[in-house]
Amino acid sequence: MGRRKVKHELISNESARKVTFRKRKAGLLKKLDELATLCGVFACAIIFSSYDDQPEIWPSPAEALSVLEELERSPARKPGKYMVDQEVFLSTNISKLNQQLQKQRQKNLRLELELMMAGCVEGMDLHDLTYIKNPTESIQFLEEMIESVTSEIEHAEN
Amino acid sequence: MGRRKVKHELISNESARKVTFRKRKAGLLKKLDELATLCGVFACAIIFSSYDDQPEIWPSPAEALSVLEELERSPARKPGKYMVDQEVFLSTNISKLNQQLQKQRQKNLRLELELMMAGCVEGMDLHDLTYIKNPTESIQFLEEMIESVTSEIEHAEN
DNA sequence: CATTCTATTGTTAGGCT
DNA sequence: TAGCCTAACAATAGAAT
Repeated sequence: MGRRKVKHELISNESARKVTFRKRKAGLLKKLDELATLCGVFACAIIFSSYDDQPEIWPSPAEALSVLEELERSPARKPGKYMVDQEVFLSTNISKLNQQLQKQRQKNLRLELELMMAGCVEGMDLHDLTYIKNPTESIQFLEEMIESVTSEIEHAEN
Repeated sequence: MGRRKVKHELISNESARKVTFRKRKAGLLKKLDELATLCGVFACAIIFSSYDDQPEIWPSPAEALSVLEELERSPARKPGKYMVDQEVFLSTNISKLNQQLQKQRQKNLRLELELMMAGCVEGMDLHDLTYIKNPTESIQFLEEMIESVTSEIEHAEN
């Protein structure tokens, strides 16, 4: 939409690219807000760009964390269908590996986000406080989170 | 857009809400893809809903991880303004998180490689190799893996 | 460089199959 | 229930300021 259709490729003109980024980022976050509200789902988005000095995190980092916590509570995978030819053995193990990998990736995502959040707190200035409505409550939350993660880490022997 | 304007609130009709979710989720991911491509930025989104049995992670979980890794490499933050005690506490835990993250990444790489090898037998294409960022490290893991992959798989219960 | 404007294309709500 | 259709509304590319 716009005066002309654009190709699905990097915009070569830098200033035009920057303008497009600002416009579309705003549009995207609006869409995400609408999706979450209209459909009652948890969602988060992280956009890292050289245009913003700080990564764009929607909603707040704390709420983004909630999304990943929800991820951990996500239902177990359905049992995979097993193939019936000579590749049964291999396929079964591929399936197991895939499940493992999925779990590992989710763990990693969570760790990365938690790490980032901790970093935000460490270097937070007044501007960053706009993320947080109740600072005291938020710090408590962070402390609890770090505790739980630490114990979780200690028990993670797989 | 649509035949009627909708209020910015949870859609009460469940079936309508589900339909809207599917449509808007698709639209959102398309927008995110466009933003990333047109503007050359790293971005990821995670949508957790009861409609999908698995959370929606865009782009792939592996690529989503890259976004968060980029986050870690983002410019240093301003000095913290919180009490020293709190800073020390947080820093200590940040360090722990970092260490754990490294372990997680190694586990992930190993799993990716195992999955790739198993997949090669079935016919995985070269595109999947983009998962692997460090060839030297990967070869080491591959050599180790060749010896231990079978038992590893048998003991993979997590 | 950032905003505003607006012609155009893009998205989608409700209807229909 | 899941897809398709398309009227209607929304996002936005490029121009103007």
